[in-house]
Amino acid sequence: MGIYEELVARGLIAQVTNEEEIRNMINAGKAKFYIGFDCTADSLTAGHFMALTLMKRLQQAGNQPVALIGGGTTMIGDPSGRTDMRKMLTKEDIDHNAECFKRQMERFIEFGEGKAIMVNNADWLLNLNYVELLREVGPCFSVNNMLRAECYKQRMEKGLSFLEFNYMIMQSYDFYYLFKNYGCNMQFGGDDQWSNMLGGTELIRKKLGKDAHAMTITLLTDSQGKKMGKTAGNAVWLDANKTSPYDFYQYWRNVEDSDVMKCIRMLTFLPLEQIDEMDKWEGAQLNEAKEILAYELTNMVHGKEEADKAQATARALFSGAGDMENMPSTKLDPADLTDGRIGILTLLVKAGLAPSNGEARRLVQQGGISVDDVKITNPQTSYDSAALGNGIVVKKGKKVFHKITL
RNA sequence: GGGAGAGUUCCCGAGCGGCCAAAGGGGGCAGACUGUAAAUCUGUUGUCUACGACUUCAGUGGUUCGAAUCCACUCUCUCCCA
Repeated sequence: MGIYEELVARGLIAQVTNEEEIRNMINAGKAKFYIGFDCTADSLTAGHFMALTLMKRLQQAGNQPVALIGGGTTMIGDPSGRTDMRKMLTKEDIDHNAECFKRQMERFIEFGEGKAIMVNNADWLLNLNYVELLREVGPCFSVNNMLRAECYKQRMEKGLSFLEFNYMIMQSYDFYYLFKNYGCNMQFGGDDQWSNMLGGTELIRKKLGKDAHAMTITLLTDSQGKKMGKTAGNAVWLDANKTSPYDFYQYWRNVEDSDVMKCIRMLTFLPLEQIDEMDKWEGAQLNEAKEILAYELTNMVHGKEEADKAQATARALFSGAGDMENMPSTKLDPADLTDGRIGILTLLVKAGLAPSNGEARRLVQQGGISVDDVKITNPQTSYDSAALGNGIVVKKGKKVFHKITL
C-alpha cells in the first residue's frame, strides 16, 4: 500500500486537483509540498496537529515538506470561516511566533539538509510593490470567479473588506513563489483552504504554463460538526505551558464515543490493521480506545515520559489508587492567606478552577466541590496553613482535580 | 457622495421611560443517571466584603425625579442608489 492509499484509508483526504498524478507523485516520494501556518499565536494548537502528522507521514514516504510561516499573510487575515478581523501583529511578534512554531514542528518533522525546510512568506510578500504586483498577477484573477468561491460567498452578506479579499491572492502568490523558487509542486491545507489553494494552481498555470497540485485534508470535526481541538472556545495548545500534558491527555480521553475511532484513524500512527480491529469495539470497551488515543497523541506531542505520567495520573484519579504526583497543581503564596487562613472561594479562584468569586460560590453551593474527598457546601469554609502545608486535593465536578500546596 | 436600517451580556436574539442584571435559544458550568461517552432531566450562568451593594446595553454629551429605551453628535457595520 502506498502512502496515498494509506491517507485515503485513514480518511484524511478531502479534495485533490488530480488524483492520478498526485497519487503517483507522493507514492514515489517526488512531492515537495507546503503547508501554510498563520502565526497568530505563540503556539500551535490541536487544530494544527493533523497537518503536522500529515507532513510527517509524507516525509516518511520520502516527500519533502516545506513549512510556510505566514508572517506576511497573517498581516492580511484569512477571511475563511471567520467573521471578525484578525488583529495585526508586529514583526517581532511574528518572528517570535515563528520560532515557537519551529520548535514544536521539530518534534514531528526533520528539518535540515535535504529534509524539511521552513520559510516565511513575510520575506517576499512584505516587499511587494503594489502596481508591479497588480500588473504581474492581477490579470490572472477573475473577480467574478473569486466572488463565487465558497469562502467569500459566506462573507458576502456579513461584509468583506478589500484587505481580506486579497488574502486569496497573497496565498496564491505564495504558491507561485514557492513553485518558482523552491520547486514546490504541491500544496496541502485544511479543506476550508480549497479555494485559496486553487487560486495558486491557477496562477501557476497562467503564469508559467505548468501544473501544480493541491490537496486538502478533511477537517477534524466532532459528531456535531464542530471543529475539534477546542474546549469551551479555548484552543488546546501543543505547548506544555499553555495546555499541560495532563490536560492534553484528558482532552482526548474525553472525546465522544462516536468520534474516537475517527480520531485514532486520522491522528495516530497505529497500523491500519490494528485500527480496523478496534473498529469492532463498542460500548464501554471504547473507553480503552479513548485511552489509547489519548496516550498516543500525548506521546507524540509531549514525549513518552509525559504521556506515561499523564496516563498514570489519570488512572489514579479516576480509579482511586496509584500515582497522584502529576496532577495539575497550584502553589499558594503565603501572602494569599489572611490571618493564616484562606477561604474556599478565594482558593478556587487562585487555583484557576473558577474565574470569579461568584462562580466559585455557585460551585460550592451546588455541590460541585470536594476537598480531599469531602464534599464542601459551605462557602465560608476555610483552611489554615497547617492543612495546606500537607497539600490538599480539590476536585471540581467529576473530572477536574487540582492539588493545592503552600 | 445620496437614501434606509442596525449596534444589547460568551454567541444569536427579545426589550413598553420606572416592576431590567435585562425574555428566549445556543453554548458553558454544576447536580442526578452513566463507562472520565452520548442522550435525558434539574439547577445555574455580570462583579462584590452577597437576603444587600456596585458596574453594564457601541462612544460622548444631553433631556428627566428616573434612560438599554427619548434627543444631539461621533464611531462601526448592513442594504439600496451613484
